[in-house]
This record gives sequence, C-alpha cells and structure tokens, in this order.
Amino acid sequence: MKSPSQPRDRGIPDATVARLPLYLRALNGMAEKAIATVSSEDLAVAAGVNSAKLRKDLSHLGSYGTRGVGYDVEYLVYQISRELGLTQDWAVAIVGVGNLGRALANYGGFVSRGFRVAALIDADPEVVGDDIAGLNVEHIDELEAVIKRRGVSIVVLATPAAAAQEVCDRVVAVGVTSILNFAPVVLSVPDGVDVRKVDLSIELQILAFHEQRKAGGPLMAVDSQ
Amino acid sequence: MKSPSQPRDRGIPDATVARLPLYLRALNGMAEKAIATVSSEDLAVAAGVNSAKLRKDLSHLGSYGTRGVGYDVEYLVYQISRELGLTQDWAVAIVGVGNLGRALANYGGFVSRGFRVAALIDADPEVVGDDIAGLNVEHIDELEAVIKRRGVSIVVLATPAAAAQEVCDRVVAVGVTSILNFAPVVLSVPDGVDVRKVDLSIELQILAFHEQRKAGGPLMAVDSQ
DNA sequence: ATATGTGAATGAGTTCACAGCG
DNA sequence: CGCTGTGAACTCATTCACATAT
Repeated sequence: MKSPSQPRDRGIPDATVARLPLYLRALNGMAEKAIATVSSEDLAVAAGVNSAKLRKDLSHLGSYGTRGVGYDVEYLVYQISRELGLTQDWAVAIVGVGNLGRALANYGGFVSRGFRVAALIDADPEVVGDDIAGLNVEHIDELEAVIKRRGVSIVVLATPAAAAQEVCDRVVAVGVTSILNFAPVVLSVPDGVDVRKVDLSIELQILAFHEQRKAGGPLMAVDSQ
Repeated sequence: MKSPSQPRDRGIPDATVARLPLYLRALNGMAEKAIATVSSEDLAVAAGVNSAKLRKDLSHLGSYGTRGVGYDVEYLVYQISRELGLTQDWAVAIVGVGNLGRALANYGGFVSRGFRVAALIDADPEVVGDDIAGLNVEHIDELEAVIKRRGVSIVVLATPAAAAQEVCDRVVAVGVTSILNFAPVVLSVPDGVDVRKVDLSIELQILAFHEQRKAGGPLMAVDSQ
C-alpha cells in the first residue's frame, strides 16, 4: 500500500517533532553559555532523553553533526528552528483573559520563540479595555475582524469550557487551522484543522495514579495534630 | 525471559492511563445528562478516540461492560476513578503564585476531581499573606513545615525556571514523590520520584510545525544564514 | 581516536476482525 | 441479534551496536 508516487519523504515522526522543542531549549541554554559544540550524549542529558534517541531524531532533519566532534550549537539551533517553523513570526490570539489567559499573555516562553501575542479577546465587559502585558483586551464581537486584520494564524483558547466550541467554530470559519485548547472539552473541527489540547487536571490525575501505586511509603496518616 | 509464572498483570500501559481521565470526563458529562448506559462507540466519540482503542483500554481495568448492551455510566465512572486513585483525597501544594499559580488555584477541574489545593506558597513578600481562592499565601520558608503538616503528596511547581530545581530538591527531601512541573527546565530527581511536565510553549511549537506544512504553496523563502 | 548516522532487533501501542456472551 | 473483549496483525517508536566519516 505504499504509494510510489510520493516522492518527498518530508515526514518527520510525531514523536520526534514533539521532542524538538526540548532540544531547542537545551541548545539555547548552551548558546547562552557560549558553548560552541556539543556531543549527542551531552545534549541528550540536558534535554532529558537518551543519546541514541536524540541522534535518531536529529537524523530525520538531516546530517548536521560532525563525526568525531559533535554538533555545532548555533547551527543546530537554526536548523531545528527552521524545521519547527520558528524562523517566521507567528501571530497568536488568546481568547479568554482569565487567570490562565493572563498567565499565557505574560509567558516569556512565547515571545522568545517565534510567537507574538497579537490579540487578547474576552467576552466580559469588565475586562475588555484593560491593558495586559502591553495589549488592550478586545471584545469577542471583534473576534473575526481582529484575526483577519492582524493575520492571526494560531488561536489559544483559554475560555470556560462552555464557550470553547462556539469560539472554535468562529475562528475556524475565518480560516484559522491551528488551535491550542486549554478548555476541558473535546472540540469538533473539520478535517485539516489542528487542535492540540492541554488539560491541566489530566496531568494531575496521571500523577495520582502513580502515587497511588507507591503506597508502601510512610507519609500516609494525616493524623498528627 | 518472561516467566509464565507472573500471575497478576496489574500493569496498565502508560498510553491507557493517559487516556483514562479523558474517558472519565466524557462519562461525567453523560452522568449529568442522566444517561444510564453507553456503548463503546458513543463513549469513544465523546472522548475523541476510536472505539477499538477504548475497548482495549477498558479491558485493562477489567470486564465492566455488558455484551450486547454497553457500559453502565455510573459504574464505569466509579471504576475508572478508583483505578486513577481519585476516590481518595489528594492534598496538593502550589509553589509559585504568579498568574499561572493563581490560574491553577482557581481551576475548577482540580477540586471537582479528587484534588484539594491545600497550600499556596511563594517567595515574594509582596504576595505572601494574600488570599487567593480562599487560601492564604504562605512564605517559602514554611515549605517543608506546610507540606508535612497538611499531608501534601503532590506538589505543583509554577515558579520561575531559575527557582524550580531548588524547590524541587526541597520537596523531594521531605518525601514528596509526585511533582507537576510548569517551569521550563528539566528537573533532576532521584529514582522513585515522578515528574510530569507541562510546557506551554512546546505545544505552540508543535502547532507551528504543522501550520508551516499546510501553507499549501511553497513556503516563503527564508534565506539561509 | 572519537562520535555520528543508521540498519537491524526489540518493544510499545494501535487497529483489525471475529469469537463469544448477554 | 448487538456489542464487548481479545488474540493476531500491523504500525510506530525506542534501543542496540557498529560501520563510517572526520
């Protein structure tokens, strides 16, 4: 079932793509410390993976290392950034300016990568008009207009669960195809639209599962005075 | 050499554990709508997975369905909750009360599961003493005392990157073995300590990668170096 | 000499397809 | 019948180990 008419194998495995940001972060740390060259072993440790995996991952991007030496830090930063599309500037809109939306707006990690928070949008008249992280909060009625005007291509949903699907439909209708969803609902979207979700409570639940297994330990009784 | 004398395979695959919270959420939604029974097909749709996967996942917990009928919603909620350890009450401490810490403290999804935010801790004297989500923010000097006194077993790190490892070391030293890390650093911890990390910018980077591929047309030439 | 890049081996996770139970 | 539960087939991911390049 291999279609032989597919000439480009530009396909980087999902698991690899998910780790590239990790490598990038580690490499940026090294660049700041003026480290010029790094071995797969050292970079793997800094990123928290094993070195065989790291080399296999990087091999999907190309042959950017030097045998007997390692990888040039700056060059690798550039190659990974380019692969991830971080050499271009992405305009991001955050919809929902509660505590989470605010946290995201102020989050340094976005700006320092290729992301620019281009709009903050909320439905609450109490919040609309406020300045947050140097941006004016706009009303949800402006959603479509703002997205078009500012060339927003990625939307972050930080709304209450009940509002998420409606906002999602609206942004998809104006052509947005990349959505990062923090609301605890399964969004339904047409084919071709990418949704990634972050559910803060899911991670806690996974921890609870493992914690429960560890029982054997001492700190059980919440008994003392 | 897998010995066939291994009687209990209590090991639930990681991938399955990671999806149980999803099923639980979908089931809770159904319970609220007073739906008594659900097929694997319907539940799968509600959770955003395919039905074969769902059935395989549930089969790891036991045989809780009825052939020809489906699953009893309430019973399945109970079984999954128990498996995840959500039938007990987990005391959680949030360290770092910036915007993110605040968002987490106010996040309804924690309380509604088995989690109780038992402490908010920060280093900034400006913030210490404030009341947030009905809790008094305590000083980082009290970290160890508070953890012990309140029986905290899960710590959420929402500190700046620079502070995360030190706080991590301190909580591990008092016996905490489950950590949810929002700081963009790779924490090093001894064996037996579970760290899950959520990096908000990683998800955006993955979206950017896919968005870049969509462009349909030739990607705008980014000049090399 | 040394560390990359990669086939080959192993393992984990997903999907198929249907036997078997209600 | 209909729908679950599950071996078997398959796909994807990780790890091993070493030939290969500098």
